[in-house]
Amino acid sequence: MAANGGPRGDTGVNPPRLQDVAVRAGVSTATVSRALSGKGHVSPRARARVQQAAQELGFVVSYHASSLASGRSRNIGVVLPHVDRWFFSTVLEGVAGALMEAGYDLTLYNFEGDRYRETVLTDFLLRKRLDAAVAVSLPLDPPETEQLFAAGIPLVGVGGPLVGAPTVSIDDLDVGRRATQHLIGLGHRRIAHLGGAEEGRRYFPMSRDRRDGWEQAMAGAGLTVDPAWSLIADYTFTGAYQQAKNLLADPFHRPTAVFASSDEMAAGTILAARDLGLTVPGDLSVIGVDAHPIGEAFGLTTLDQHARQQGTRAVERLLEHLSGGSDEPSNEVLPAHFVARSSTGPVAAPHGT
Amino acid sequence: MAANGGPRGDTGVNPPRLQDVAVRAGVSTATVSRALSGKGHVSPRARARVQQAAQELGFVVSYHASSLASGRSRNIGVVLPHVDRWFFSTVLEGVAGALMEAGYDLTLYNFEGDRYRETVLTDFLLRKRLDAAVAVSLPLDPPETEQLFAAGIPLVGVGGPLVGAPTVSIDDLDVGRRATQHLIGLGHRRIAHLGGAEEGRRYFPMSRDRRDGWEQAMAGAGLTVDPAWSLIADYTFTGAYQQAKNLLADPFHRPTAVFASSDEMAAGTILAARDLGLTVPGDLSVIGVDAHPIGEAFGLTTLDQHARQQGTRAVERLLEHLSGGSDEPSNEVLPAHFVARSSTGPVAAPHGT
DNA sequence: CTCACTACTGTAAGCGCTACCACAAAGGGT
DNA sequence: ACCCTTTGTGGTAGCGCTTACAGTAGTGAG
Repeated sequence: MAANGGPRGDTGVNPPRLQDVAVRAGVSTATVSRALSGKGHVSPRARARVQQAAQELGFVVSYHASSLASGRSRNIGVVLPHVDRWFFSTVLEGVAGALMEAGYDLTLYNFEGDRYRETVLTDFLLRKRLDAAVAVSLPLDPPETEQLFAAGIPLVGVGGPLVGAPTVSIDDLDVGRRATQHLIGLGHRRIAHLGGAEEGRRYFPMSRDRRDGWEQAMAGAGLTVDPAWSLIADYTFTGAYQQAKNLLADPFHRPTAVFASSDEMAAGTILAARDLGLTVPGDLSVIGVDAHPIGEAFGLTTLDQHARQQGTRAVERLLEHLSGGSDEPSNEVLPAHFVARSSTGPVAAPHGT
Repeated sequence: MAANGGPRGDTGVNPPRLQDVAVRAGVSTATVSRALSGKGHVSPRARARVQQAAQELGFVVSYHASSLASGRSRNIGVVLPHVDRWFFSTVLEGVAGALMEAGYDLTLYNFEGDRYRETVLTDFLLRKRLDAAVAVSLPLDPPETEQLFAAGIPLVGVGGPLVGAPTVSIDDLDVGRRATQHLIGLGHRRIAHLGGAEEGRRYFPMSRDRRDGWEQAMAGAGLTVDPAWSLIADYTFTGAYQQAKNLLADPFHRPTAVFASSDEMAAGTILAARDLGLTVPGDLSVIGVDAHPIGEAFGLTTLDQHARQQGTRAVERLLEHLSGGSDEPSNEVLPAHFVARSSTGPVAAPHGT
């Protein structure tokens, strides 16, 4: 006998089963199932009676039984390296909202950097309980990719490349270019960059691209890039603050503008500049990427990457796929919009070197 | 016949079932189940053979079948009003980590303010698929509480009161008092407060308590509270920035110190003060609550509420409960620690009024 | 009036496990 | 030698659904 055979302790009342509804409505369980799920033919009359009976009993289908019998679980996994960072939590909001609208549950898998990477990949792949998954900024080794395909779980990536799977992202290279070109257009020649770590941390592929965009734009304008001005601050406010404090310390050899790969870093840079007595944009122009809410108070010029929308769009594509749509693993590129505020301005009269 | 009867499309290979393992190991399915789950008596020899067979086949138990048969799902729900705000995402990190360690899955329910409140409460209560749930800052109506109990899902609350359920939180009243007393101890008499909205938004019960703590500390020191100095900024940086801009505009009638109920608001206040040409802590002392990473760069004095730990602790209590521990619905109060930095200092020579 | 179809409904066979039961074998007292 | 407990194992009845399949009307065409 199964575990549920006995009376349940907490309330002493077993939840109604589909069978109970069938009896009450005077139809078979098959008809109840069809009436409630909307699949197959059911007469309006039977449907109404079933619905009323279900209502009266407070019946809700058993998730597990339904999943076991049908093979579908209306449950989608979301894999991300962090939840306490702006980009990820914002994408997650988008994903969660879209999934809720569609009536799907969301199972969260947080890598915490790489701490649970192995566990997540193993557990989440093997326990066959997901209809599909959204992977946010998740670069995969070839063997990992292999596993993923073997598991046969439809997957869509957000915010980074994902071999063989459809993805939703912005054009990070272009973003880097445009941000830098904006500064160049204002007359800046001495432009530094603040980005994330290049290596070791495998979950920030966009780092490389935005930095490359900066380099390309600089090169395209015939400007040289000082390697000492290519800094790493790991996308954090405080990290950027410290880096910027160093970068801007020497009044005779400092950049006139900074392109930060995230708004948090951009804001940290502005704070550091002010602490050093510099004015923004008078002495230093700063541009970020994100449209992070903190940017407003800082008057930060930025490129809005519509993080939330990236999340909702990823879900839309996943659902299209699940309902039999085409599964061409195309990379959908969302536009990033320039948001002009007050942290960038024309370069001041040349000062130092 | 059930849906899975036919061959599966994607890989053309059906995943191995427990039955397959049993055949390969030369034992019964019952023994396989016992060997793999660790429950019941199994000889070392049989266990080894089963494990090897499972390994070779790449067998993993079907989550749904196991849950249906056992009534347990190793799946815990987390309900919160936002995921893109520091407190919530940090608690979520803690919860997710603890759950992962314990081998539980985590299903996320995001209210998005109150947008999905109804849906979540309904769906999540009725579809019997959770072993338990963690509710973060979730005040419940009496009927909602009723529902929750009727569903019989063990529940623990974080960061706010939850009638009839065990909770984990800090003492917000005390936090408000201590923060204010710190300022009073430095000689401040004119102290403003920045908090969240009192009404309408039902998910910030801590707002009221911290504000009350401020009022109590003021009263305790024989100081009066100017209602105009009790501001609402909804826990956001930019909201606080705007409020503080107004608050601090009049040089002859402004507070010498601000207690903000969150670090983000405290940081926004500091930025506003600087924009107005005030120095911190020279002209204005600011203290927050949270130990938000952004506070470091601002030199923000704060009370660390160990948000992440609140999450892990909640999970610990839940798991204790699930493994038959006592279920006294006690409120566990975690300590908040004072973090001295540079945003608070002795009051300057009296100025205005 | 028959045939071909379609709309509807019930029967029942699983989905892949878990855990109860029965039973065998192996100690451990007395 | 006896009974009683403990350990190890297999058989098997469900857990609560979904969905082929078959069967019964109803309906318009020929």
